Amino acid sequence: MKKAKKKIFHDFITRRGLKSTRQRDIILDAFLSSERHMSIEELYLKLRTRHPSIGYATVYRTLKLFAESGIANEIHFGDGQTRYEHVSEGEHHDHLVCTRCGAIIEFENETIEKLQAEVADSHGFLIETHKLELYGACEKCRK
Amino acid sequence: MKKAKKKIFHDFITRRGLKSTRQRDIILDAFLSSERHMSIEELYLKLRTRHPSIGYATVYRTLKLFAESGIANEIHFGDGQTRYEHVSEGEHHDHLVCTRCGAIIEFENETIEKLQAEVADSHGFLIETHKLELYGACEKCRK
DNA sequence: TATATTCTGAAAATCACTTTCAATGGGGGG
DNA sequence: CCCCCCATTGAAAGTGATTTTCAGAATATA
Repeated sequence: MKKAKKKIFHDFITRRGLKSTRQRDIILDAFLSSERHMSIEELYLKLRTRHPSIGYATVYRTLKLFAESGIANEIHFGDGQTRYEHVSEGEHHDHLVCTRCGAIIEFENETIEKLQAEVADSHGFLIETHKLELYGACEKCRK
Repeated sequence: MKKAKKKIFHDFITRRGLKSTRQRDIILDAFLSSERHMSIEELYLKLRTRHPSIGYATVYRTLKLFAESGIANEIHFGDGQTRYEHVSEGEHHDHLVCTRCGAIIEFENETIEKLQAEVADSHGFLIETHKLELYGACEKCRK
């Protein structure tokens, strides 16, 4: 599936008349082999050990491209840091965010989604995206 | 209920050994008599017409105090502006955010809340707060 | 009222990005 | 295979929102 995502990204690059570069490949590899919720800073630091010449701006620019191409999603957890998560075809999930240790747990719940759609309908509202985050203490941190 | 909130805030001020000042009173009045979702900028501009000497920093600092005292809530809608909304005792609501015109519609749904609690439980997670936002087109903007 | 803090406004600093710019590098046309 | 036109890059400057600093002003308490 890493391959599938690489293909999606390269197709996107081509379609847009952009260029395939060494930096983009390196950043894509680093992103695909990282945790699911990576802040830009974290990814940049991870990259820096092996590729110290890659600039901060390039990481920012490239992650934006990942999001546009559909292989990544931008997320904000209210801590002023933008994160990117991997997107898998047709899947949607929400997050439990531990305010103690920062752990992020993903979950899916169709009933909630259905109810959201009902609420929106009843207001004549057309949902494009949504964000559901539960903040609190994860199992480990409760003790 | 404005009075109730003023009291809550003053009690908070006292409890913390802080001081009651002219500026805080003015900002509190302006906040309480404003729309439910006010950005800091908006509140600052509103204040400036009558009280041009109140500084930006003071507005920021004071709104933070409102949030700490429990009479206001900080919210982020992903547009890089922090907003504050009024908090009413024991009430919780979520938002429909129109990505076209910026309108914000509030809603409550107990069933969703219940399902959220179930999801959290099943992960051993203890919810403190949550955020549910549905982004899309409001009734007016759909046409 | 004296006194010890806390507050305030203005300006400088920070933080997380974004843009600029000159140099470098892909990649289709010839 | 080489050109040449753009896209891309890294470093540095620029942004926009928010915070901090600092010296003077305002409160609360003794």
